[in-house]
Amino acid sequence: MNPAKAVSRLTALAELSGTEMTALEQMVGPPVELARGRNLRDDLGQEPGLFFLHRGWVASAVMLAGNRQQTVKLHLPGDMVGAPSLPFRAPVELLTALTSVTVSLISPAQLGDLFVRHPRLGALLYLVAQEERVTLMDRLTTVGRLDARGRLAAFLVHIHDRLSPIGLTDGNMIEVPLTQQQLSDVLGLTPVHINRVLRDLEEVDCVIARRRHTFHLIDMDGLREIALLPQRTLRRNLAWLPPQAVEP
Amino acid sequence: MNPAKAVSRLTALAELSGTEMTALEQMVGPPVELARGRNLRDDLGQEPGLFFLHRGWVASAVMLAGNRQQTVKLHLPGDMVGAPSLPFRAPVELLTALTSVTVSLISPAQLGDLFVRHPRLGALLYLVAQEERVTLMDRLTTVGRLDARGRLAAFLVHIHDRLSPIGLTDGNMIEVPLTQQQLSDVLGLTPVHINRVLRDLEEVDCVIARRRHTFHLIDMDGLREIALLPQRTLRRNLAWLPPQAVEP
DNA sequence: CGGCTATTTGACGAATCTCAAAGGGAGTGG
DNA sequence: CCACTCCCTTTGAGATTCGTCAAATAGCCG
Repeated sequence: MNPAKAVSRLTALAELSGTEMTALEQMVGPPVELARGRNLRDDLGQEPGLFFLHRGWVASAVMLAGNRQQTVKLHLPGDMVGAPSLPFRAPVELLTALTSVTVSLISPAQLGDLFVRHPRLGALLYLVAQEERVTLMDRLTTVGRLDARGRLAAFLVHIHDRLSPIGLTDGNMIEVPLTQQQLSDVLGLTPVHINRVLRDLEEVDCVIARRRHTFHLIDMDGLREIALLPQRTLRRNLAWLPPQAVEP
Repeated sequence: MNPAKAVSRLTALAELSGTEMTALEQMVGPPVELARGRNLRDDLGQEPGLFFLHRGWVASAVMLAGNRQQTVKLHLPGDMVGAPSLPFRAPVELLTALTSVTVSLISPAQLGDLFVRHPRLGALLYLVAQEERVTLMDRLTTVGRLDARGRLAAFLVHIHDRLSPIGLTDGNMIEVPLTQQQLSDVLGLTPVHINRVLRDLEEVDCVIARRRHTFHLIDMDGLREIALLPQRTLRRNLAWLPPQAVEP
């Protein structure tokens, strides 16, 4: 649990003071290990269900009637997980550990307290929520407007761009611990079709190579071209952010 | 601009004090009228671009290379518009007035100030952002997993459920000021296919009737069944929210 | 009344799904 | 250490939905 990594989503947006770092670290509960396949809410408290993901991957899926589902977000280390359900009576997402994971519970009371004691961190959390919206907007765009090849390319580029800042890439090699079944659930396709298109990207377009769950993004520019989606750049230290709170 | 409507997204989550209402009203600039088809950022300031929509519909679209685009959100009166772009260097969405609209600019400085002076409103804005995430998650799910008939049904139910609390429904009649071209852009389909499926919903399933841009949702239960998506219910006055700030 | 845009319909083609089955890898238990 | 089993991956063939191209009709605005 590298603390530098633990707040990476916030430090990517602004420099944090030591006081702020401490406040964030005190907000999360003790780390808990969960095995692959577990449902986070089953094991860590049904109720409000806000989590911090230290290690591993977590899938967030929306359920439809008739045993159908769509994975709407892949959570990586450093993410706050479960926030979308906060304003609702019933959880809106099924949270599944895709690997063995380490998570902490965040009590909503502590979250409320953070908005009072550290308005600047509150504003940063608000901005992270906007980032998440944009991720979903981009995903909706690829699923709505691109064919399977484009969606797959956009997915690989996106995951690479998220793994990179938290030190989980090895050059252009990334490890994606998803089965093709799970991948199809992310991209709104069938496993069979995922398989065919993966082969095309590898053998026809020659932009990737893969061995098991390791993907080598050979031609990143080619992938971005297939994906059609622009790269998003954050703006750090926005001028209008509240000043850092002075602890009494 | 009925102030009760102007803060409806927040009052739907918690009771607001008079002080809080005032703070919100002071945050928004003077109302401006824009004609249908206008780009909000062209006319109201390129830079940070946060808006409050008093009247009319605004589409938020993500652009892809090659003149393709996907509408990711339809904004209705009472919505804050443009927030997803806040943390980014360049705006991520194209904001287009679908009808004649009345909008106000919100200066980011005022937003930052709100987090300091009214932590409770800051937390509520955070929750509204989570609601928006869920809307996108649901949209992604329908586009990824439902056929055109299901997507259209889910869309009509969703719009009805949003128009209803702001008093823009007439029984089960709703007015949707979108051309079929624009509708196809929302649902990730082609205008031609939208047209055929609309006819099916009307003449085969008999769950809707329509005349121009007015839709009569004859069989709401039938529509919800076709849509496969559960109805989401907000939880009001969450216990962990910060207390109301006392103004000096 | 005319010009423009939106809607509607038809025919055809392409992308993706469904159903089915064979081949691999990894973990498990003997 | 081996064999078994289970799941995942891969491949094939046919069905279906949806897209593309094209053109006719209808409605709105000046």
